[in-house]
Amino acid sequence: MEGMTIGQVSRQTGVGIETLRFYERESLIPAPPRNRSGYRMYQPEAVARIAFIRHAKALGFSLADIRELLFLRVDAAASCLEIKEIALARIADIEVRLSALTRMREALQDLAGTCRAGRSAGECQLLDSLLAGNFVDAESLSLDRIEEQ
Amino acid sequence: MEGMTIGQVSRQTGVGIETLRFYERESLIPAPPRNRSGYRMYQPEAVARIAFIRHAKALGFSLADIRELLFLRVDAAASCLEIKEIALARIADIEVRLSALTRMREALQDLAGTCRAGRSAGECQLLDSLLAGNFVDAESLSLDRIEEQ
DNA sequence: TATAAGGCTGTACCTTGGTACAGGGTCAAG
DNA sequence: CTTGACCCTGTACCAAGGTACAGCCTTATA
Repeated sequence: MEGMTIGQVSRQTGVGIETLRFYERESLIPAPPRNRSGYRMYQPEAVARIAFIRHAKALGFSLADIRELLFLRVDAAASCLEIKEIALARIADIEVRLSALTRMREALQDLAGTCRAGRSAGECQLLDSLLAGNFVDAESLSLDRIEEQ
Repeated sequence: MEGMTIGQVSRQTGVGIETLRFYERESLIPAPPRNRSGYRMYQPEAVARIAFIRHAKALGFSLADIRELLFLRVDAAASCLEIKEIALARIADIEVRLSALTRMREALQDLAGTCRAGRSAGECQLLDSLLAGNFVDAESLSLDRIEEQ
């Protein structure tokens, strides 16, 4: 039986051996055929599928999203539109995170500006602001709040 | 012995009871005195400290960062400058995340634009792009890459 | 033929920031 | 005196995405 061993696939794709077995357990890649010793023998399609996973991960898709995309691909009834919807949902998600991070950066920049050389930590305005919480707009947009929804 | 019970502190700060005990285990708040039944009796400083933690968390500080800030605050030798450095490191971190997310959004928007109504999932350009990985600039800036550094 | 490199399964462990009990003791009201 | 609301400790568990062994088998190379 021909094909690549798990080590060869790992080197070719840059995905660790343990991770490949993990993806198989998680149904992200189908169980490959085995040779007579029980070794996994991967076909070229498996390598393409692993590339797909790597690329989707790089775009911020979760493994659950990726599993969904892979099943849609095989499902002849699924349409391009359903896939676009998943992508648009991810874009919306990214935009929420972008605005939260932007607010956080602004609040932090303001606070960092209040630090004065020569002052002790006990006199630090930044720490005082954290106690007082006078940066409420940043807090109302924190990632935690968003993730709770 | 006077002070507030853990339930009163929880209601006043909006931080759950289990979370307060968790913060105590993690050395984010000092162990409060106990009454003769072993109940935690919190003093007003504890409430202020919990507010500090809540505000710092809202700005994206990890609990480890917060612990560091709290220790610096007590340490008379610590300077405002050291605190500013922690804040600047967090700002730099946020900026890296912002640019990675921006690239991801752009790559996803491009891909979503290739989806055409009426096509089946098998013909979807977005999925094909994920297989081919022809959006390399997004990948080279993925969050995973950054977190590995 | 010895030995290293690589493969197998199964299970446990890691991070972060909590959350959920179980099985008890305590306190205030009726 | 009982009931319900609190509080205590200790332990286990959750998501996500892996990582690390232990203990064993197979394959390639010198």
